[in-house]
Amino acid sequence: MVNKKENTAADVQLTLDEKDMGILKLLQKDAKMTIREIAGQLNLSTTPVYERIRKMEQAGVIKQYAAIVDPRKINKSLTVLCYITLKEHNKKCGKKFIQEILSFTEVTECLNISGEFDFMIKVQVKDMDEYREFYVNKLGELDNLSHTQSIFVISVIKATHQVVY
Amino acid sequence: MVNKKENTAADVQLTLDEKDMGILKLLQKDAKMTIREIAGQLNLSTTPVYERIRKMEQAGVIKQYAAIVDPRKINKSLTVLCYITLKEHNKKCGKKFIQEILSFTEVTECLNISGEFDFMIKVQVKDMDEYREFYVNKLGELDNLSHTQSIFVISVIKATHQVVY
DNA sequence: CCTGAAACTTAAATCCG
DNA sequence: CGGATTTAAGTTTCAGG
Repeated sequence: MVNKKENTAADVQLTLDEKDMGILKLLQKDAKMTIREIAGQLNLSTTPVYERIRKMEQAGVIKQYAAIVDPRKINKSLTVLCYITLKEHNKKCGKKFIQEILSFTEVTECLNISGEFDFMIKVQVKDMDEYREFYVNKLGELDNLSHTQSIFVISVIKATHQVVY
Repeated sequence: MVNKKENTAADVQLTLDEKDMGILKLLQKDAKMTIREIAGQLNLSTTPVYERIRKMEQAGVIKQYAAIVDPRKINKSLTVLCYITLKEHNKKCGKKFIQEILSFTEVTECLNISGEFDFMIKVQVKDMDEYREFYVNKLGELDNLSHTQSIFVISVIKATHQVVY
């Protein structure tokens, strides 16, 4: 018995073993590591490492390779968490809200959450002036906001992309 | 007149121009882009691109190159935002809390925030069982927690590391 | 599924104009 | 900064177990 629907590569749920996890662990910290270096650390030859990485890239386990930029070094030192509740909760309104949020470059994160609010967005800006600008002219222009609350980040204690251990 | 204190490279606040920003913009999306490709897109030769990247790496503008792993593909599909208030707000207690938080691999983010709570931590786990395990046996073991609130992420609408545009 | 080596390809790094 | 060169190195493949 086989599924009728073809799985696209990114849909396949891979079974990852210890070796795969080891590779991910290393690449998470430093994507510039060479296959040889990885192989060395895991006591493998290059072939399996090469093939496993390719497999995980194609399966979407590794979503991308990214240069991580320090916001403070590029004049985006203020982080604000903005909590949002929508007026209407039908699908249409939600979709429009999401569409707009995706287009706002200041928003680095948007989560649909449980509790008092519908969404939490993380906003990365230069300073309070820029946040006000965003809050009034971008967020404020959306027409189905019910209420919002802004929480300001005083300091970042920890921030990592590592999810594999 | 010169500063007496030597600046370490990572302390220097670089002035980034449009070309630097262009490079960052590309590397943010794809760290595997070659210097040639970047040079091509920005209508530059390889030399300035090479030197600018090196400069930004040394200045800490580019903090790291990372493989971004999809949490859902490695059985870490549940994201929880946990808000925490401490009993005592003196430096000592805060430091101990921070130290512990940094050691918890489930915590991918910890922000010191304004408002009702002192901290927000983002917890990445497999399922509710694993969250309970974390909540009871790790977070619960900390001795200066006053109160907490867990907000569950229903869906991730947007998640990006891009801060340069 | 791995090892090991070989072949290929391509990028990084340098130098001169 | 452009352009070309050189050298070095990483990736990828393949036979073999």
